[in-house]
Amino acid sequence: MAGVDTTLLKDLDRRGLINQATGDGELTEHLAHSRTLYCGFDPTADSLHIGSLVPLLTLKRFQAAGHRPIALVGGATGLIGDPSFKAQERSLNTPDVVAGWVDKIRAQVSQFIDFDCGENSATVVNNLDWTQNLNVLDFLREVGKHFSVNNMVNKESVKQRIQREGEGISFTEFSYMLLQSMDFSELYQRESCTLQIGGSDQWGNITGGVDLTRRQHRGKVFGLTLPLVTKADGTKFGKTESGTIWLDPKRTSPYAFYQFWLNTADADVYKFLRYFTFLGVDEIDAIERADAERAGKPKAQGILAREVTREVHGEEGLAAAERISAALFSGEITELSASDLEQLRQDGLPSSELPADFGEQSLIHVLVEAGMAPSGKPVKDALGRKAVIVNGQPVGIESNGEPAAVFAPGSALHDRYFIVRLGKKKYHLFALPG
RNA sequence: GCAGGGGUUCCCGAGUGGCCAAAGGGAUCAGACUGUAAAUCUGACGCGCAAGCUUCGGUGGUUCGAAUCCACCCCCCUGCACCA
Repeated sequence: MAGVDTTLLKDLDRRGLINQATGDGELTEHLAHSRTLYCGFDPTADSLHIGSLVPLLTLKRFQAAGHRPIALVGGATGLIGDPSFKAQERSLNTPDVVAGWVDKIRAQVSQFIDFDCGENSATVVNNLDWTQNLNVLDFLREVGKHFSVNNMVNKESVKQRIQREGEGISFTEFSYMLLQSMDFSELYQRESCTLQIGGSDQWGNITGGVDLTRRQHRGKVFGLTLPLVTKADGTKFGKTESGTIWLDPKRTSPYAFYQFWLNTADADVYKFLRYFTFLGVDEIDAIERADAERAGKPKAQGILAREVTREVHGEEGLAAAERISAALFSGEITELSASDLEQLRQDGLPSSELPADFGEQSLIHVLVEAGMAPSGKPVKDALGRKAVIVNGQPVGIESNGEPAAVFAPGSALHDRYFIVRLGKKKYHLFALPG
């Protein structure tokens, strides 16, 4: 048997990655041998977002320590909807839509774990495989009988739905826990899986599975939850003005992804290094000390952005993100060559061609159409404050009616390009038509 | 089905005939300050460059004038009843 790293739990603990665990400390002993563990990912969209990164990377940490990870894609549970800590009932997605998402999520999850490393090679499973032909009566007799409604009603995860005025919970969502519990019991049988990990919101579902496995098979299995990622300022982690940060590069470009991490607040960055990177805890502590001693800009954000971007988008994605960032934020953009600009475009810098009739539109309209702002108001505000910069030149509100002058061929970079900056961080590359 | 309570601009949440594009808070955006931070201050925050236009679950009324009043309808919640 491959060697097992017995310091894994201790390392996870030092990283702050352990929220709760079942079994009164017996887990450490259990993990002295190579075990099989799983974590579920429900398809609620065609991509996971960075909220799923902590469990995903934790699976990887377990694999690196010599355990066998199973990534479960919730083809069945995704059809139901997890009510845990959700404020309101959610609408159901159609089976074919969910099935499409399952395929995407399966591929995405697969890039994080190793499927070819001997005995502890990873596996991906879909819980639809053991639920789609399940008979209702069998389900109620074999699974449902082991659950106490009294007990379920008291779960913290559904309490607000049951107690809160103005909200309720359908039987469908209420049953979610039974399905997930069944997964654990099933994987225990099929794969000798003895540990489930998940976000802290999954505690109720996980203990449900631990109990069911014991009742159905007299099996001793464990659960471990990871902390919810929070930010020091109290705002929600993983959102920016342009929305959720996704793992799919088609939804969030490697450049935008890199920028997201680079903008991490000082108060959060060391914690995030422990959560999201494979750097050792001692190494991270050293970075923190060095940043504290040096006045001015800390290095931690740059390290975090590099590490996580590489993890998710690979060396190429990271290189692209760094190229764009360097060009926009530290270089002189007017000095970029035509091929540099073309490269930035390919690397994911938002770009578009000016419409043929742009001369007849207002500047505000052109920028909004290009997606730089949701409406004209922010652009107008920015113009009024000289916060719109075209090829390094500030443009004011008085130029709004003269886009032809702003985008004059004579002032284009390499006869064709304009880099427009809106505010401090929003960039867009325009090309003259033709 | 019956009774009661609700549906307001991204979220929470005021507003109960004109002073309402609609308080306040949150989130977000921009500016100053900075480190592409934080904190703080300033401005914006339905749409429109603007004049102006369109909103307060839906439809139709009353009125000089409605988010606010009336009617009907849709949806949500709570309880009761029905299913037995």
